[in-house]
Amino acid sequence: MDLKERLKRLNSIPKITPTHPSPIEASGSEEPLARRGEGGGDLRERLNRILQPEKVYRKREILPIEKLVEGQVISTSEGETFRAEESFPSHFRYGEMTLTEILDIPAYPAHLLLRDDRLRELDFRKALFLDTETTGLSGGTGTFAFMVGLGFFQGDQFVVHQLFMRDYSEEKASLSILQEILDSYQFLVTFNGRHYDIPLLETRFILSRRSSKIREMPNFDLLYPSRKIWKGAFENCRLVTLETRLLGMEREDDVPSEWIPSLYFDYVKTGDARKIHRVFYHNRMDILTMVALAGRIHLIYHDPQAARPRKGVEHFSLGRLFWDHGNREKAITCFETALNRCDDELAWEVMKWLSMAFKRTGRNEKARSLWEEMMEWPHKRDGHPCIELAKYYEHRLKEFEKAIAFVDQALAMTPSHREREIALLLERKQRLLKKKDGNANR
DNA sequence: ATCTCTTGACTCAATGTATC
DNA sequence: GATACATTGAGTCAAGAGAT
Repeated sequence: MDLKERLKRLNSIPKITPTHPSPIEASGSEEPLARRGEGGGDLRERLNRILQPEKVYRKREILPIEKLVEGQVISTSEGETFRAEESFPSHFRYGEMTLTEILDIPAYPAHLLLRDDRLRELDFRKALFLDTETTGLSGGTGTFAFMVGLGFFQGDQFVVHQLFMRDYSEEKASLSILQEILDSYQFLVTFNGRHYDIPLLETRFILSRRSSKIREMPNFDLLYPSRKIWKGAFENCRLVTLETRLLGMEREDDVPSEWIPSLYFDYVKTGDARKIHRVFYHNRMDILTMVALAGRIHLIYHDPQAARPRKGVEHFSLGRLFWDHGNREKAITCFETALNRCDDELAWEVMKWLSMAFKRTGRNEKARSLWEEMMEWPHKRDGHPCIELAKYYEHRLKEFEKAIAFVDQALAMTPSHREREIALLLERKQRLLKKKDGNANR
């Protein structure tokens, strides 16, 4: 029997309107399979079930993205893509500051925080806040950025555009729009974008044979300054942690980021946007948090008192940052505040930094009194104050015997495995003994 | 899970500073 | 000016941390 003949015979079987539920309905059915005709042998019904694509059954239940998310389908020479749009007025408050307040904070040396001189002129009005949602973390050529969230100040509003690929085929159109937007901004603001979003997008641009300036743009990546300031203040420095613990914000209907790839795969398969629309919310929140965080970093660096850091560790980190940037007086103020607000564990480190800051700014008596205070601690952590006092007595007061006593104390508290430290202490002691003898012989 | 840079600890060399 | 010591910077390595 040839194929034509077989088709003819199949078509001659009278058509029966399917009485069984759709695959979706069936999945929730309590009815045993056998009674639903699974083993019944009705060929037409079985063929219907096999041949009809799932989407035909589901069609009436599909809610496209255009119906769930405010935005529009954009036509480009590369095809269509979807763009969600939302605007926030200047008085919109996110965290402690309004958007206008964030814009009004005087410029601070972002180039020092990121070690990129091009950020000297950073201006949030010329910056594009960028965050992508992707089909995975691996970042290889198989990973798509199916959503690119872009935030920018426009007039007295903050606008968020989200380029969304309704299908993989819409990537070219999305990238062409992205390329245009990138061309009209001078700076990029991201969170870990330097090692994630930017390389990923660059790969996508290359694969679609497009040139892009994304890699060359000065990037104010908030992760690094955040770590510098808040490392140790919270359990980690993830964006969501900073959002909750630092900015005091709570998300209402968020999706965990690890769900995002599978939500997108489901969306592409079914075309139903009911679950994926929460990813728009997730991405929008990430962008707004970046703005608030950028403002916070801006403020805390420009005016620590106004930013009111709550924890000692924040003041301590800030102090080290100021010290590194050569702002010694601000650093000392931060260390002093940190000392009043931290536990014993941190206080030891703060006292080390503060005493050294006193020493290097010529406030030797203040330094000495701190080292002496450290010597009174019941659980000394290291020989730092002993060694510093030994130097002080040797070079400032020329009291070699006292200096030797401090070296001995340092030796007593240095664990035996720290051989180099011990060797240095012994060398110091030898030198002091010589000096002492020289003095005695004079 | 994957990737890759930053950070901190450590060492060594160069430079700066104080003292005789 | 010579010397000794302190400080700073550069280089190396391993571990940690963030993105979906």
